[in-house]
Amino acid sequence: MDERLLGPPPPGGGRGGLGLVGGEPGGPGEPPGGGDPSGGSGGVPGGRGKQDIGDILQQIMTITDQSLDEAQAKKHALNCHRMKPALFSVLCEIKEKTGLSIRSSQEEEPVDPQLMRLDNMLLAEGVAGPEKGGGSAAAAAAAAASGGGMSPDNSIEHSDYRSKLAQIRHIYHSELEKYEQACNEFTTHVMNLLREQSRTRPVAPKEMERMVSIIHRKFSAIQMQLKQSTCEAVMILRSRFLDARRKRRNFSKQATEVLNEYFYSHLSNPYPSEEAKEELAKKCGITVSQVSNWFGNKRIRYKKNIGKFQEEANIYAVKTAVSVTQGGHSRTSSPTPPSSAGSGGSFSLSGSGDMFLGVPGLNGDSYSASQVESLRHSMGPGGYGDNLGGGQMYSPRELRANGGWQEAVTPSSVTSPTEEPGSVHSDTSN
DNA sequence: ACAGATGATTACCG
DNA sequence: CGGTAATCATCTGT
Repeated sequence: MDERLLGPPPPGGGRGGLGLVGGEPGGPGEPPGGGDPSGGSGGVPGGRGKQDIGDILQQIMTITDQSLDEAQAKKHALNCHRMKPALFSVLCEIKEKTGLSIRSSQEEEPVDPQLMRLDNMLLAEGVAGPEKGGGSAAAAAAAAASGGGMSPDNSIEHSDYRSKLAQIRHIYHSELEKYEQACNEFTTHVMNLLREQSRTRPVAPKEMERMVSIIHRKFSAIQMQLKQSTCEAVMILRSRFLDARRKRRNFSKQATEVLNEYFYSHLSNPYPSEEAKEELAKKCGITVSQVSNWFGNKRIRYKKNIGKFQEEANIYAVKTAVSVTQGGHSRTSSPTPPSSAGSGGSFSLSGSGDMFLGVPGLNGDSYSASQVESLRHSMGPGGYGDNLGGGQMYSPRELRANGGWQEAVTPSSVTSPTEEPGSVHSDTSN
């Protein structure tokens, strides 16, 4: 980067002077001219040639010093010449005229749209802009965007993200400052040179302006590169830290508890309404879409292997039962009882009719029948559960043999945990 | 290290 | 658009 920046100037300005002085000797690269008295038949110069070059160099050294002094003297003489002001003004006039065409051909920069994009993005990411405020605001926004979680895990993760972002910020700002400083230094250097030269040749103020703007444009091109790579770094950081899939965190125990409670207490229709989802999300400190994901996964996995979830089902059955009987109508687990649990559809499951037949002994569990009853959803006409014996604690009767939690059995009978235990309707009566 | 659990994503469907 | 099913990527317990 720096090389590109500093590349052009030296050849033009720095070396230019030397080039004029030492430039001629550059010719000697080709001795054939008149440089080599021994000339010879164009054979290899050999050792003697080298010596000549040494001599010439030595001469040049002395000549250089001399010519510099001479030039200085000549310059002084020129400046003091009585015709100088008049000639100078004429030159200035000519320059002014030719300068017009130069200026007119100079295009006006239209503010690069890409640069604007980069600037905006850096601002949005909190890399550019106000010192600390922007950074933390962006981090907070990122936190909110990535799930709105306020759990400690998230804050740890985001502090990590923030520190990395701050690192990028720091690098960006220090580089930017360096560039600005270099730009200023270079500009003043060039201005000084021009001012110096303006004593011997006409240098219009416009010309100087143009020079400055050229320099600034060169430097801003480099700044753009810096901005671009900073943007890239931020994007990489973001994708690494905020990509939920990469950095998946399990929900807190309490959160899964709440979700499971809802799921098993609405097993006949485990499709929480939008409001229910919102409430669950709030309770669990996760987003609504995370709640949706959870229920989607849960339904699928429950359906796939009911046996595996039997125990869990029983545990939550008891939990909700206890909360119902003890806490009365605390509504701990049913944010929106009527809409989701009360009516209609049942969770149906393909080929599940006999799945729970294989579920190993739940009979030994010490649940009270009444508790379970309060959680029990009404049985379909078939009444599998009864056939299996009273010991079956939490059989997935809601799931129909044909599959799916679908329209089933008894619309009105699906019990919500808030419902009174006794309120189970006798819908089993065909 | 490994297998299983789990949250997220994706394609597809009604 | 919300649901299902399959799959991915990571976490977690052993």
